[in-house]
Amino acid sequence: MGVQERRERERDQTRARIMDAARELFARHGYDAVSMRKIAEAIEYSPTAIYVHFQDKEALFRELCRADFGRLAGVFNELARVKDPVERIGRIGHDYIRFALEFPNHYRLMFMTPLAPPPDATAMEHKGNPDEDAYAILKLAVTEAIAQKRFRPEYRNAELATQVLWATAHGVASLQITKGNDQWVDWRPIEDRSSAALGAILRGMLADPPTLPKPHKARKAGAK
Amino acid sequence: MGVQERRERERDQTRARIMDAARELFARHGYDAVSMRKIAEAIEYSPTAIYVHFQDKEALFRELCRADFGRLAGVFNELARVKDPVERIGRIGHDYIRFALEFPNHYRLMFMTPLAPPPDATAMEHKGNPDEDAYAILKLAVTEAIAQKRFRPEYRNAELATQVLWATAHGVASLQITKGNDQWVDWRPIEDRSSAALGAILRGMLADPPTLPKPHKARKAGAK
DNA sequence: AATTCTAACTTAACGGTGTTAACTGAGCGC
DNA sequence: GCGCTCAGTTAACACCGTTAAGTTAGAATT
Repeated sequence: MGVQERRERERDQTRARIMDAARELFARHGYDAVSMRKIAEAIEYSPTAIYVHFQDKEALFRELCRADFGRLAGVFNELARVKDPVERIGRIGHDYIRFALEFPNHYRLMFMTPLAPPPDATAMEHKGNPDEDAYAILKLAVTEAIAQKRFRPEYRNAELATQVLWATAHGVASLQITKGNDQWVDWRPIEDRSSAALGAILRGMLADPPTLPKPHKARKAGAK
Repeated sequence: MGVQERRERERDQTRARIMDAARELFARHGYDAVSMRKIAEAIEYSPTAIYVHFQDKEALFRELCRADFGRLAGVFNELARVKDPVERIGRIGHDYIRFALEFPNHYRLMFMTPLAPPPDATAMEHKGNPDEDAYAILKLAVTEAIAQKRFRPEYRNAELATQVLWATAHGVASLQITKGNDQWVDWRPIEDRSSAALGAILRGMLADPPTLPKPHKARKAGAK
């Protein structure tokens, strides 16, 4: 019986080696620039060996995404200690954008690459579990804020409010990733754009926004 | 002398035929799914004929984008008659998102596809011309609003405010395009997300926002 | 009118891609 | 020892973007 388990372990190991190599290559060069042959070369297998473990290139990529979503959720979970839900929302937004800019190719794979109507039921079972589902974490904070009547009446649908906040952060992050080096626009520093966008969207949704410019956490003298 | 002109005219015609076919195919199937061979087939030329007129696939694509940016600017220019700059900003946002969802593949090419440090000087000379530069149109409205002191003090940098507004609209549009069919999220209707996001971001930036939920203009007999 | 020249376009090919079908070969159960 | 299972291989297919070398219609030159 131990034999079967050992075989399974070996299989999982190979699978993990493929995923590690693929993750590294995808994150460095982007989806299209990485070929199955190059992934195979990195682990010194033949290209077709990958097909023993993954149905095709897209399935491999999708598997990586699933794992990375968990990582993002991990970042967010460190913010659970922030008691005030509104402040937590702001922090989540900043960390989200930071994650996107720190791993732009990861981010591109996760949120800027269209994957056909993906969902096999197996992936779905993790939905809503805050340990793995970053969306659920944000939604939880929003729900708390709504419960405290911190949002204006027209933004008291938690799902809608969550999606608006997500869209705002995604807009800042993705525009920076695709157009951040474009000379056409005279870009302001990305930190300014993040703070301004998150500050404005929150202020716009809050029932009684602070009258002073948001006490932004860089409390040290002048921001650059 | 007339001969040379006729030749040039013929050349331009062929060039236009290539662009028309490519635009149609790209818009329908996306960049990667369309091959030079298929474009050539559509106009009944050999694949290499395209290389007589365009340096490579990316140059062809970039040329199409340039033209489509002008189209977007055209949509925005129809809003010039809206006198109140704040209202105009809101309308621009809605039309921007509508444009994105009506031509999602166009939009993807224009704003969601990274093109290396593109800019030959020739493209740059059109920058800032409101007839062709959609960004400049939005920035103009923002500048007017700032001049009227309609924005809170911390949002009176026109460039920054423009970029925040753009990011918000882009976030709603691009998230819908890439994730709109994703079952993981229980999406609210896209119209609701658009209105809520644009309403909130504007409210958050305005010096004295209206106290009632924004009197949203449901335009004539709904878009689908 | 015959020749040369130009330039739009074609044919053939190169090296790459994702993916499949058929094969190999080691290690297990019998 | 025999056969089976199955991870991994080799070879091939049809496609891709792109280039080098032709072809050829028709204007320009003689």
